[in-house]
Amino acid sequence: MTQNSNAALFLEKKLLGSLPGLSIDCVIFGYKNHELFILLLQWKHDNMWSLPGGFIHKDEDMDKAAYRVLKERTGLDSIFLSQFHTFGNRDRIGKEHENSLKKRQLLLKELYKNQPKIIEWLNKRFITTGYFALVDINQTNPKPDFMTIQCAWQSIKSIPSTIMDHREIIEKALQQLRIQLNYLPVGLSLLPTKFTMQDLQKLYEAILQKKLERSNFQRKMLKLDVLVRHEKQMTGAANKAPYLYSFNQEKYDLLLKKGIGLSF
Amino acid sequence: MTQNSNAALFLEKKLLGSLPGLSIDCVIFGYKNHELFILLLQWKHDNMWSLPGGFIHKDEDMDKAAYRVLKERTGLDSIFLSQFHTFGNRDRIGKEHENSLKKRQLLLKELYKNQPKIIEWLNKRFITTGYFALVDINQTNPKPDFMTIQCAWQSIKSIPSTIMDHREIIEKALQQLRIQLNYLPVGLSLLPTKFTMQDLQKLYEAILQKKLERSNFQRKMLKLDVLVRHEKQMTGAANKAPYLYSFNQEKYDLLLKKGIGLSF
DNA sequence: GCAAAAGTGTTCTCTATACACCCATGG
DNA sequence: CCATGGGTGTATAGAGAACACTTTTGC
Repeated sequence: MTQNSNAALFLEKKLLGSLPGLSIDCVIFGYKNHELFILLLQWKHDNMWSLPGGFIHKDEDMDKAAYRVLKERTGLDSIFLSQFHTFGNRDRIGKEHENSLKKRQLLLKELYKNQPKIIEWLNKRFITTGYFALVDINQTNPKPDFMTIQCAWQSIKSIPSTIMDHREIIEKALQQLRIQLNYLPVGLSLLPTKFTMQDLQKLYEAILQKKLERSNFQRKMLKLDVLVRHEKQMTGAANKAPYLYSFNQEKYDLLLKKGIGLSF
Repeated sequence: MTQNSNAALFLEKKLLGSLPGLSIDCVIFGYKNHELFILLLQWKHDNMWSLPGGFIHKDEDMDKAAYRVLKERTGLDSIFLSQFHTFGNRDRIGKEHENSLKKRQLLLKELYKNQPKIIEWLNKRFITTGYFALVDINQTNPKPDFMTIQCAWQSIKSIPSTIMDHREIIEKALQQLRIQLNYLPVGLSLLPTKFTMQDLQKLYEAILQKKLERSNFQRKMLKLDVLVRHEKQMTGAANKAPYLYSFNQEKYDLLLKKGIGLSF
């Protein structure tokens, strides 16, 4: 028995134990080199990209399912994850080139030629709920599955061709992230534990895709009273060394509860 | 053949043509006598209340389904309607008293005793997407269906016992409405075409459940530049007569597009 | 000393908020 | 004239944006 058919058997059991017609798609944001990235999977055969997604087990909370998908792909456990929209257009599957769609359907047919149940299950109309997550890119270990070639971080500035309406889902997630930026102290999830104020600013600039004023940014962040200042870091550069900061978890949680009112 | 079994036959056809395991629930807000109301249905037998809901036809966009549900219940056509959250907890059905749940299941069994397909279809786990709508209460004509006793406006200050997690859905809708208040010129949907500034303020106070400052409220609203001032209205009361206002549709649409940043 | 980036200070404008004041109306 | 609510004005505090000034660092 090949590895593929093993996997296919496993999948059949998994699918038939999941709610039909419903899926989860995760827009996982990461940050590196002053750029915002999204974790995408590339499919075999048609080379199109898709969001990491999954299905909801029959005895599983939907939110739990989203956490599980995230864990499966990134290896990360408890991080920021939030539902943002449910996509239920009749023709959401048709929002890509017919050509790619056919290729992917052929791939499925080939993989599951002995399991008509799977084919039937997968070919139904699906409604999907989008979640977005923020992760520290260095702590992740992305894994493709047996239907995909690779699992890679893609810059939001150059998102490759995606299947179905995944492009639309990504855009909506970005919108939401930008709105939430004024209510969430976002850095904690996306940055390493210690960082400079410039790091934090670059992160905000990457998300908002616009320049922010340095001194005002600093004041605003410090005023939130969630950052702890540490010793300076000698960079070797011919200029003043910046302080390092980290988040005070307690104060961060407090702030999350009452909600902040930043705006950029 | 009784009216009930006619209706049941009709329903069977409708249900089997809908996506299984998925529903729509509408939190329809109305406004009257300085109070915010929600349209609720009271079930036969157990007397519990539920949100007006429905299912998504197999060839229907999810948003369209929500509009259809709204139309079925209120008779209203095109009004403000917005998806706010999808509820997918495994035990969302169990969030009410077991007793009521059993009574409702008995009612279903009685209604559909010759249609096991319907019973099976309805007894599955459901994931529901919540929409909230804003309507002018005077323009509506609420209609119960054959499973419910009545369709009535209930004050948000005294919401009766609801089935499943509908209470939670209502709370979430209220939260969303309060947040959106700072981005949407809400009055257009909830007030008659002409109204006084006090009417508008009372509406905001009903939604936010707190008193607002009169003079500042007036200035803030006028500054939005979406209101048209009309002739004064003599009320017969022993005081200065207030101006009447209405919304300028064009300016309102413009404002919707760019989004406003009110805060209360 | 000089360039470059960090950190702090200053100014201006706009908004939110509280409250004062005058106006219209009917008894 | 007076009570009541409508409409406008004003004073204060704080946030945001733009920009100036000082400090630190390596060359």
